[in-house]
Amino acid sequence: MKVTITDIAKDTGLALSTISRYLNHKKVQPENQVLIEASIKKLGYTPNRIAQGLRSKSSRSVALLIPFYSNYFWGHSVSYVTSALWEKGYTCTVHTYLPETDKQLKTIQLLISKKIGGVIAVSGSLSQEALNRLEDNGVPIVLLDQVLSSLSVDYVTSDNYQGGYMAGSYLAGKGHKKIGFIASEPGTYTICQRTRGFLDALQDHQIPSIPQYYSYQTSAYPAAEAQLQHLLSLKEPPTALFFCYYESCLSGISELAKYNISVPEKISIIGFDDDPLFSSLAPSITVIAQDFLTIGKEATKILLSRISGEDSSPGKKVLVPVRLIERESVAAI
Amino acid sequence: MKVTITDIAKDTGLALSTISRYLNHKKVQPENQVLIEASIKKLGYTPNRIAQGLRSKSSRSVALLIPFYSNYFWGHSVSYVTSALWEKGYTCTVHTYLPETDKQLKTIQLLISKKIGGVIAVSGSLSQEALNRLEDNGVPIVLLDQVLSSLSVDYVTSDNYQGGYMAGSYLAGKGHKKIGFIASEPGTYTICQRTRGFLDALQDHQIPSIPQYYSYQTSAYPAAEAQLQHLLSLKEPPTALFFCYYESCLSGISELAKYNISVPEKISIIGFDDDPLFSSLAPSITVIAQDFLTIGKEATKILLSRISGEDSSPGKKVLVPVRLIERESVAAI
DNA sequence: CTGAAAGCGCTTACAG
DNA sequence: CTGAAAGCGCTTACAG
Repeated sequence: MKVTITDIAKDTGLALSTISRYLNHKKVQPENQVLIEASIKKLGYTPNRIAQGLRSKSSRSVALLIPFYSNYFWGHSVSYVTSALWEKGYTCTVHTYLPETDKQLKTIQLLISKKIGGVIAVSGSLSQEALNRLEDNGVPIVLLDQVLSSLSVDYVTSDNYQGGYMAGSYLAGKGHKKIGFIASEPGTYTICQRTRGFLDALQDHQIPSIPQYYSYQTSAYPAAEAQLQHLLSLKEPPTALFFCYYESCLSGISELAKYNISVPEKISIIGFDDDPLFSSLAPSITVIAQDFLTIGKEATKILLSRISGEDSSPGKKVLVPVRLIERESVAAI
Repeated sequence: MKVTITDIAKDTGLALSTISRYLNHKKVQPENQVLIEASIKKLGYTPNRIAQGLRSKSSRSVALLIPFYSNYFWGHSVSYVTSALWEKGYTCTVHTYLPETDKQLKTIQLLISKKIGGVIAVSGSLSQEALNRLEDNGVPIVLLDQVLSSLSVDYVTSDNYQGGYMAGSYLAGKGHKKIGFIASEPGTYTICQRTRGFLDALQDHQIPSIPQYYSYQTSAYPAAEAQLQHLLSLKEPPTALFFCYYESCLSGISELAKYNISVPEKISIIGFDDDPLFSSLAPSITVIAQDFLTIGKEATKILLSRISGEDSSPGKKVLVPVRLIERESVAAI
């Protein structure tokens, strides 16, 4: 049933090593090549990658690690990475991880057992210990999204600062002076960058900073609604709002709809991260969009150059530009 | 650097086979077990799954195949399947496929090369040839979503008939008599089932069938909008609408918003498949929701029983119940 | 360019 | 329960 390289050798009368050489695209006499190709077709031979991997000690497989709670945007990066690597003969497994270090280590351990060639991870709550385990085993790592200071691995992340700056500039350019800002998770790298960019933009546009307009909270989802209600209840409520992460924008939209506050007549809004539905809503939502495809592309490129060993420079950091998608949710004042 | 089973054997003074037996959870003298465990910890040994796979001829890996254009709902099934299989020591790769048969075959070929243990596929436009190739190589297959008549593989799919019936009954129960229906892709198994269920429900509720209210089209996205406009322009437009697939519901919502047709006052709507945003919209959207998690769970269970060989019965078909999520988009008349 | 031989890290009969 | 030996399907120096 199973036809192996040995069968091809017997069938052609050539040595095992000659067949192997042909399979690995090394020089073979033209007449032998013809012989081998005919035999492969005749017998229906398929190389056994498991055996190849064992012998050559390269599994041609990489793993993608995504935090469990992660939003589905990363799907775009995942899709790109998976198919790009597949094209190169690599197999790509996707794993969601939980915050618990011991569970992460279990996953990492299995990956090492399977002789994984490299890892691309959405950093999120990936523990230092898990990353170290990977490093200790010589597995190249590319981290996406959050930048964790202490490691010397490669990073690919959106230019979050630029995104915040664009949002601020855009609203200012539309004549808004009273601009609210809704963030959370203050410790996070991405949120910090967006905040910094946003505030810098306002400053560059000579818009006075009004502390009440900027709300950060530590807790999760419901928070954004509370923040929004607070902002709207001010004596002089803002005329425009920057939702600096996806979930806040989502709850913001529904909150505004619930209270029948018309956008953009009553208040203008701009979000961070795009949703397929945002363009279908009335009004459609203006956002800063991350380029997840390019993130995936850059990450793949770096990882492959690390796996092949052609790049052994210290960890690098690639910033991928974001872009403003102008729709209907911001009015000029 | 790399520590192997041989190192453990040397370190403990036991035979290779004894270590192997321990690793495979077979009986070993208690004192040897202690010895082995200590040595494994001391040397930091990790089994090489590649070598195990080669020797034991089971790779403990399965592949998930998803059509490229597929909506992201399947992500829920994918997540479940991936982590459930991972728990069992299986590695799970996800692959999106294009409609072209030759490309599908290339993917399948690599999977076979990697000695894949089984496949779970969202059937979509998976070609007969690709499926045959898998079958010829003895790879167990579980198909999701569309039922393709000719194969004797396992199926796990939502009870689409029930879903259509529930939608029809619900609208009828709310007093609607003039009920529109928006479908497309008439050849599709799922759409056919939903349509049948829906029409049966109307009949069971003595609601006369008005042909103009039922629109099927062959083309894609823009079609739903055209269909909707047609329905609304009728002299006696329907008072309720069933969008029988996700994309039609999406474009329906935005179309209705665009023309300022208030839901549910002017017209009631119910969709098929739920979107996270549907509960945030004003009004929130009532839908028939598929249970993608259970679909993943069933598929995993069947596949594992096929791989282990404990189930060799002919292909079975599992219907997973759907459920109605009642929200605000349907008014009582 | 080609062939004979060794070996990747395991598992699996086969004796004991 | 344990050990010695063969072998999974390949690749890789080593001679020629």
